[in-house]
Amino acid sequence: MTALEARIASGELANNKPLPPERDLMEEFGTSRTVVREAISALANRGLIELRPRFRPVVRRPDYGTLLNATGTIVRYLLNEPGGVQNLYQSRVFIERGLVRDAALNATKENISDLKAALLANEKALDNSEEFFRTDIAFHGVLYRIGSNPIFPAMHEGFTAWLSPNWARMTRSDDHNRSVYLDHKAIYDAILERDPARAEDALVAHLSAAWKYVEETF
Amino acid sequence: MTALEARIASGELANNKPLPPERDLMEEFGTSRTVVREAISALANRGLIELRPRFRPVVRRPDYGTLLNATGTIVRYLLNEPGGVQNLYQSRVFIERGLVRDAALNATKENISDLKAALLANEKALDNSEEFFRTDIAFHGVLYRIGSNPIFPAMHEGFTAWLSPNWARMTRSDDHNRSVYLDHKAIYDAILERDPARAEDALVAHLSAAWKYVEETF
DNA sequence: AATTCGACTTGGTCGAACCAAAACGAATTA
DNA sequence: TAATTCGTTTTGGTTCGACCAAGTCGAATT
Repeated sequence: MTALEARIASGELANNKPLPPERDLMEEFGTSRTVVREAISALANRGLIELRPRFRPVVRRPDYGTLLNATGTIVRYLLNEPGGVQNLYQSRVFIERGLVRDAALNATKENISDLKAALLANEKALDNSEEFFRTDIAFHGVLYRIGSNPIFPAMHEGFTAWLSPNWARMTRSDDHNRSVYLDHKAIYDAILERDPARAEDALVAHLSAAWKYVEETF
Repeated sequence: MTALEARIASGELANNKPLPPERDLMEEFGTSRTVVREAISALANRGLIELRPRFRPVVRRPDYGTLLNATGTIVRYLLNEPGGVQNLYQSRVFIERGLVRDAALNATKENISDLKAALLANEKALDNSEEFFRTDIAFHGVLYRIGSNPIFPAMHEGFTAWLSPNWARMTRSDDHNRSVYLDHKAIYDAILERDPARAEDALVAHLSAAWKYVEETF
């Protein structure tokens, strides 16, 4: 029933609070436990309810993260279609091209210092492939956070969650890490000098190289 | 159970074909009908199955459209949060800025003729507000189709589906339509002349005006 | 050959029951 | 008094059997 959803949407059931017991709900709505359970599982699948086995369902006000969870399974299917990964990667490049342009034009001092910190973390982790992988992602993450629009960090999470499986299995040599670091540095420098065109070029070069690298290594 | 999902994912159940009856499935998996139903409804909520009341469930290979459906309900919640609409609109502006830049740089002759056709449709519908609204959306849609990446048209559908409710209720005078048309023409002209900066400026001006217009009319 | 009608199939709902784990409270202990 | 322990109750997870109404399909009729 959508009646249950309405009660959650209306905030009648507070956020992060457990749902009433199924047996109460069935009495309240004058329906059987079967339908109550189905309604609950439906809402759970939509992300409005968090459902830990054996625990009381918890009302969750959906955020952009829950949106990712909900889409995740479908996206995985789409990635298996021919060209799926490439399409998603293209979208990522498109987004980040815009991000670095904007960064070059509008980044605040604080944004730039964040970026610099991320770059430094890259450098520090040059000899630790696993750590470098994380700082690599974090560097790009800074770009998504510049605009203060919560949708973008969510997109970043999506890209990393859905694309990194294709990256993870490839061996990351120290040489490779070094070239990634230099790419990042080039992007940073261009942003620092307020040169959107160069920033965009550096980013495209960076991501194209990464794509080629993955293509070769399968 | 995730076992059912595996059978669908593996293509064992063909696309667009009805699912086996619940009673068969419960026998096949050695479980009760309740569990089967829950599994089915779970898959339905994920978009892998289309579920018409009283009809046999139909296996649906998910596409970018089903992804929108799945996210739709959650997005609506997010839009109700303070700043939700603005964040989404900002994202749209960000995307389209990139799109018009790319269009100015890379649009093929065919792309441009599509755009011209859409623009002409705008002009023809100037005195028909309802029709103009549709051609307005269609014009922007052309931009999303230029890159031949199926993700972008899906994004366009998302933007229009989620944002247009805020637009629909406002009255669209002929004057307003005319100014929208002129904006579109300015964007088109800039693309035609391969001037990405001007195209981007024209688009930003266009969408900013639209936003202001909505803000004023509530 | 097309239509009609009736029996069978099948999804939707219900109720009762059982199990295991969580939640709760009382009794015990330090 | 405060913390721990332990047994009872609550509650989600699952199963079974049953019924209804709408869809499906085939046989009989026109």
